[in-house]
Amino acid sequence: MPDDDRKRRILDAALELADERGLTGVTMRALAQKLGVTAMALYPHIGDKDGLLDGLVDRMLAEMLPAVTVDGTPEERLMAVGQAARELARRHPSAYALLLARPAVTPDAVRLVDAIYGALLELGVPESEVPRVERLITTFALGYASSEANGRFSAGTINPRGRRAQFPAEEVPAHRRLSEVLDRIPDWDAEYEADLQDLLLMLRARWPA
Amino acid sequence: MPDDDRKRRILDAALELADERGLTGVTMRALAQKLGVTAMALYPHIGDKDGLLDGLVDRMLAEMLPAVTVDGTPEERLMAVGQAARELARRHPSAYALLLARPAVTPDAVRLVDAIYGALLELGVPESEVPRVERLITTFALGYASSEANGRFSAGTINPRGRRAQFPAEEVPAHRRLSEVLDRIPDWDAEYEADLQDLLLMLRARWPA
DNA sequence: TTGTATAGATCTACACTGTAGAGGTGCCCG
DNA sequence: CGGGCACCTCTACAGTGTAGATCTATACAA
Repeated sequence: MPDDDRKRRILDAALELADERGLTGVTMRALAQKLGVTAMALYPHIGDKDGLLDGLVDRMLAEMLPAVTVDGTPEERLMAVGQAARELARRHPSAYALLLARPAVTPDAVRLVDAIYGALLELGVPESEVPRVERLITTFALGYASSEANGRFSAGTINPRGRRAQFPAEEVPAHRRLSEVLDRIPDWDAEYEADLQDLLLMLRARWPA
Repeated sequence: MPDDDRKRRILDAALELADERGLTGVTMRALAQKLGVTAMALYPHIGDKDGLLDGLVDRMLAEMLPAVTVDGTPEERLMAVGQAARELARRHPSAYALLLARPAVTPDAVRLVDAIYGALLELGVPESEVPRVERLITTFALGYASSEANGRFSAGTINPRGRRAQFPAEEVPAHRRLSEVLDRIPDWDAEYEADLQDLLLMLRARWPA
C-alpha cells in the first residue's frame, strides 16, 4: 500500500524486463502488463519514463552497495567495489549502460562514492585529486562493462583475420605484428581484473605511501 | 550522383541534426526534411536506422583520423589521439555516445586502432598486453566524454553542498573531509589531460623503457 | 445506513516513431 | 518512339510515450 513499496515493485519488474528483453523492451505497456495493470497506472508512482530509468539507476546502485561495507586494505576495498560493478553488469547487462548515461544523485550513490573517496584518501591520494581520480576509475569501470555489453569489444574481434585481410599489410603494421595475439579470444574477467590492478599500480606509482 | 556521395551527404546532415537537437532529434522524417526529401528516400542509401547510426560512428572516426598521422614520441602521439577524441566529443557531444554503444569495424577504425597499437609497442608494452591496454585507454576516453556529455559528472556536482546536507555527517566522512575541494567546479579540459597523463605514467611504471 | 471525499486505476485519443509495399517520375540507351 | 532503370513519393500500420477525462473502490462523517 505505501507508495514506496509500489515503486520498488515497479522497478523490480522493469529491471527483470530489461534483463529479459533488453532496454528497448522496457515499454510502459509491457511493464504494466507484467504487473497486471494499465500503462497509465504507473505514472503516479514513477513520474514519467525518464523517472523510471532514473529509478533503475538507483536500484542498481543500491544492489551494489553491500560491496562497500567490506573491510581490509584500501586496495582490497577498491578491488571489491570494482568487482561488484562487474557482477552487476553481468547480472543486468542492458540496464547497466544507463549508469554511464544518467547522473545518480540518490543517497545510496553518495554513500558508494564516499567509500571510494575514503579508500583513495587512505591510499595517500591528495585531497585535491581525489574527486578526479574517483571519476577516472568509475568512468573506466562503467565504460568497460558498457562496451562489453554492447558488443564494442567482441564484434571487432570475432573475426580479426577477416578484418585484417582487407588491408595491404603495410597500412596496418601493428596489426600485422600482433596478428598472433589478436587471434586469441580474450578472457574478459581476467582482463578487467588486470585493468583494475594496473589502475591501482598507477596510484601507488604516482603517490607512494 | 554516385551513391557514396549521397550517403555522405546524408550522414553529414544527420550529424548536424544530432548536434542541434540531440540524438533523439535524429528522426528519419526530420533528417529527410533537412535534405528536402521524404523519409523513405533515405532507406536505399543507409539501410535502416541502425545503419544510419553505424554510419555516424564511421563518420566520426574518419573525422578523428588526421590526428593519427602526427609524428613525435609515442607519448606525444597517444596524447594527440586522446585530445582528438576529446575535441570530437566537444564538437558532437550527443553523437559521441554512439562510439561506446556500437562496434566500429570500418577501415578507418582499424587504422586508428593500429596507430594506438604502434605507439604502445614503441613504449615497450609487451605484445600480449597491447590489445588489453588499448581497450583500457579507449574505454576511458570514450567513457569520459560520454559521461561529460550526458551530465553524469556535472549533475552531481552542480550543488554538492545541498546533496551533502541530506546526510548525518558521520555517514559520509570522506565527503565531509573533502567538502572544500568538492565545492570547486572542475576544469574538465585540465582534468581529462591529467587523466591521460596518469595513464601514460602507469604505462611507464609498469613497463619501464 | 447513506453521502461524500479522495486516491487510485482505466479508457480514449493524439502526435510521433520506424518502416513495409505499391505506385509514380524522369532519364538514358536502343 | 519504347523499354528499362534508378530514384523518389504516397499511403498505411503497428508501436511508442503520455495528456485528459472518466470510472471505481475504499474511508470517513452524519
